[in-house]
Amino acid sequence: MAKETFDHSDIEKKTQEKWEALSLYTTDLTDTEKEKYYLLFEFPYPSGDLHIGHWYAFALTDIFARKKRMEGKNVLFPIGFDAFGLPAENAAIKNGVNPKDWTEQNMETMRAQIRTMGTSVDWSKEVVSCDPEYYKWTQWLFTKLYEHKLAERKTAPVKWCPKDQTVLANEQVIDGRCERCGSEVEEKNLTQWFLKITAYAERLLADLEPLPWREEIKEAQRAWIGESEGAHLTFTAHTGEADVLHPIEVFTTRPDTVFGATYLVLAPEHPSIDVLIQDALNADLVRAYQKETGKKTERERSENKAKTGVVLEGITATNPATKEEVPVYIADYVLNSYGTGAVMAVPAHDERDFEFAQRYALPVVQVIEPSFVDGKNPHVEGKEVTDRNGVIGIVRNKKNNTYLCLAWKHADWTTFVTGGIEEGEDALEAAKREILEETGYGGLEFVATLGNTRSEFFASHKEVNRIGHTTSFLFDLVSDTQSETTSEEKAKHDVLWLTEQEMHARGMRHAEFDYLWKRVTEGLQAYTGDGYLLNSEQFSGRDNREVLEEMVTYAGGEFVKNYRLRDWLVSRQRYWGCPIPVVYDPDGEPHLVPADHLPWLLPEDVDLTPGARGEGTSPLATSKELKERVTRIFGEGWTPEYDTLDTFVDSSWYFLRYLTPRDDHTFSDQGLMKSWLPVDRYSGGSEHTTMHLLYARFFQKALYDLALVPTSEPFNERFNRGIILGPDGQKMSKSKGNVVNPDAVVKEQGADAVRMFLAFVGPYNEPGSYPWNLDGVHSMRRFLDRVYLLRERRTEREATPDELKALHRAIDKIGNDIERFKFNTAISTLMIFVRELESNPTVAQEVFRSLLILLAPLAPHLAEHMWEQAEYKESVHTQVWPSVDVSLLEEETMTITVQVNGKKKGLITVSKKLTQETVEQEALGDPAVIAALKGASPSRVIYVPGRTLNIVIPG
RNA sequence: GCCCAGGUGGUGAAAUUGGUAUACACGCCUGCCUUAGGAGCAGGUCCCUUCGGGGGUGGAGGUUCAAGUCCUCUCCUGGGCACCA
Repeated sequence: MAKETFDHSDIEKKTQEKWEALSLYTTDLTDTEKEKYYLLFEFPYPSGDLHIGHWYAFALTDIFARKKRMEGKNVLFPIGFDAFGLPAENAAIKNGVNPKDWTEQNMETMRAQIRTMGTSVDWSKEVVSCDPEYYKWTQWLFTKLYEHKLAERKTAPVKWCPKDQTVLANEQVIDGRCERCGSEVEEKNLTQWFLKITAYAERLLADLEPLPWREEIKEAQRAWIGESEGAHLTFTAHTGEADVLHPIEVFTTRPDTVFGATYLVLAPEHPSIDVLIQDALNADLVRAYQKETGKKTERERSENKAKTGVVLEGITATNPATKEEVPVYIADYVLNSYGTGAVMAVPAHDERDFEFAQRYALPVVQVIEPSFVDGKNPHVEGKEVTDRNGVIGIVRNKKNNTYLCLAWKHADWTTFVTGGIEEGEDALEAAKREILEETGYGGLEFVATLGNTRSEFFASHKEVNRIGHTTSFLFDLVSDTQSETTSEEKAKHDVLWLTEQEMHARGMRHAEFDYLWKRVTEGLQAYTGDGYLLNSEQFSGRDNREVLEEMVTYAGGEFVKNYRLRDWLVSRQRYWGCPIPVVYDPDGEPHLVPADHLPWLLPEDVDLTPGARGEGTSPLATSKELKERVTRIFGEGWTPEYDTLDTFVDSSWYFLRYLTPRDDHTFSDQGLMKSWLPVDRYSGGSEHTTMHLLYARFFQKALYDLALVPTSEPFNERFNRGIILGPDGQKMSKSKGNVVNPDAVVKEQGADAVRMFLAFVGPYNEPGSYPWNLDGVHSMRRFLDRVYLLRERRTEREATPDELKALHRAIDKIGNDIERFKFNTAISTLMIFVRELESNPTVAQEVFRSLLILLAPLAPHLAEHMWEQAEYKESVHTQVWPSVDVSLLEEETMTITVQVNGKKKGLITVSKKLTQETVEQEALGDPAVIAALKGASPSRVIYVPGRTLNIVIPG
């Protein structure tokens, strides 16, 4: 027997027509009676096919839009098309179609498909970014940015995609490849248009703080902006015999280590090189190095692990702290585009500098003493503190991989050879002497200085707090000959040769053991942590974090903040984009196209075939009409700008245009922006976190400063949604053949079942990935069929207390869940509610009516259909979202978990009026509890009202 | 390497933020119905069990009367950044 069901196709058609006839979703932006709510999703690129991902993006935000509307908000829920972009152009080249026609046809298809979802988007506000009436204002905004020096033309090394034949913004390069087509990106020096997003780095960062966004989104933006605090210090270069002074500014985050700066490194592109090279004795080598590295991209340079460089012979620079002369190198491990393109190299405290110093045998001067606290003998409060210099001598026997150690007799200590430095002795001599005195070994070969360390401990035999400054050395044993040690020494300790395992087993007493051991086994390395200054004149001995300000002043520098963020390169050598509204005079100087000539139309007589133009040039260069237009308007000798704008410019302000999509006099109405901005909630994909979202924030701030928009942040809440995977759990792609066509499923199961399935897969407020599952759609359809059957039980009678309780519980949870984009749990609550209603033969009128209202955002078509069938008035979607009657949620009884020593032993259901005493009595009478107590009497009872009673018994 | 999220049944996932772990579904198992279907309905489904219970949220410790939730360490997975001085 076929189950009774509803004809979804018929219902969808009918209800969608009804909504259109009622203009249910055309928002009156001037309505000030109701509170506004601006709900935005990222406008789609018209790729031509609506895939299930579009459903996930639009149909689910629609759930929220409908509920907000029922709550009495004036909801703006617009849609548009991000219609400029490469695919149209590629399709044009491949199939010989016109990009405009291709795009328009795709939009037509998608509009029809989107309508099948039954979303409540407001089509009357539609914006299309490739439409001249839209891009007129993209151009106008560009001219405003230019007038305020936020758009500029400059020559810079830029990322070039050889396949797409265009430059890319930094953000569009992923792992050295084009984000769009995956080709290896090249580097070119081109003159291009940039928007000065870097001018807003600090504010983009600071204004992030109060935004109610998930921390991970903020963190990704912070990382992208990449602020680092440091200082500019000036090293003065001396050039050869002429002894001309040339200042070189460096950026460092560690000005505290300036005494350890033993050489200077410039990026190969650093402008000072041209000056310095005139006096360099090896100009040829330097030029050759510049040429060689110039051929490589930044990525290729970093792939080559070994650091290379060339010294500028005959040139030195004065370290502003030590006043000593240090050599100057050029090396490609220094990036010209970050900081000042020059660094002071502190090999002792920077890994990269250390590596370079090792390779070129440059001096390593330790200026930070790492500090260790002896956890077993920490400083004792109130005792005198004395400093003491000492040595540690580590002797390695390579033959059997053992190390010379002392086992102390007065305590359970094992150490390396250690001792003090005597008058007139240097540390190395002291180490050798101590080794000989304490162990009798004299046949040593010096291997390395392991550097200085500082340790804090309490010297119990002297009753003083010690700060030990220790210099450690590594030796190899070259002769087994052991001389006799004094009886005094023998009384103090035994001499042992220990393996690494043995040392670990005994536990070496040195607080700095791990630090030393790493250097014994792995070799010398840079120490990048904090500590106390060393070899730094009057600063020596002080905490490195405390000397920063004084040090910067001393070295004549200043504190600065530096950003990883680069200016936004917006020129694209592509056809299907917004023309940059600029022309060049006969001298090649750029001029804005005056406002009365906007929109500056994209020419149509272009040859898109890749061979038709020179490399690095836009297809617009093939247009005769464009050239003639420029000559006609501006005069002979004037030439057009051929590049178009990055499509991210189009999408940086589209949400402003939604307010007045057809207005020919302004990009957006000031009054409406005042009442409608910022966007209340913006839903989109996590891939836009560091691109679109950052660009749009920058645009908003720039326009805010120009008094063109009323808020400095465009979006209040931001939710990154997840993605729908193919049925195989893999990311959908044509090549894998796992792309789900929603049209067929919608036809078979209905739009409501599809959107409810998508809503059910997981929380919509976090970016997960969920596999498509047809069984899941079936199960939603089954549920909707059950809801449909409930109409037969609708009865004219008063609601029972049980019904009301079930209803209000559902209202409460569903409302809260939809509010937080947790549609999955909203649906499960609805399912539970429906099951409760099914358990009775009839459903009270009032409850049935409320059920349809709760169903409306989730299954808008069926809810509307059933609303009509029940002969209720108007539309279910214009009803008021029910409010919760909290008094109805309360139960007279409560179920309490009874625990014994925290373990659940049973549940008791008792009247809510009972006090702890009576609950306790009740619980103690429970057979399971009696058994668990085994006659013991409770030592303590914890009662969490309405939840838990925990009886604690001893033992 | 650094910085963020996460790790709960066979699967997607819940858990009112420290108080009954696995809600709601999918799948699977058993049965019913049958016009034999990619249909519907009913029941079962974390593991062990001597049927009294016992164990269980990646692993190891810890805090607490009580831990999926808090702390420490550790191992995986996903994402971001990466020669950024």
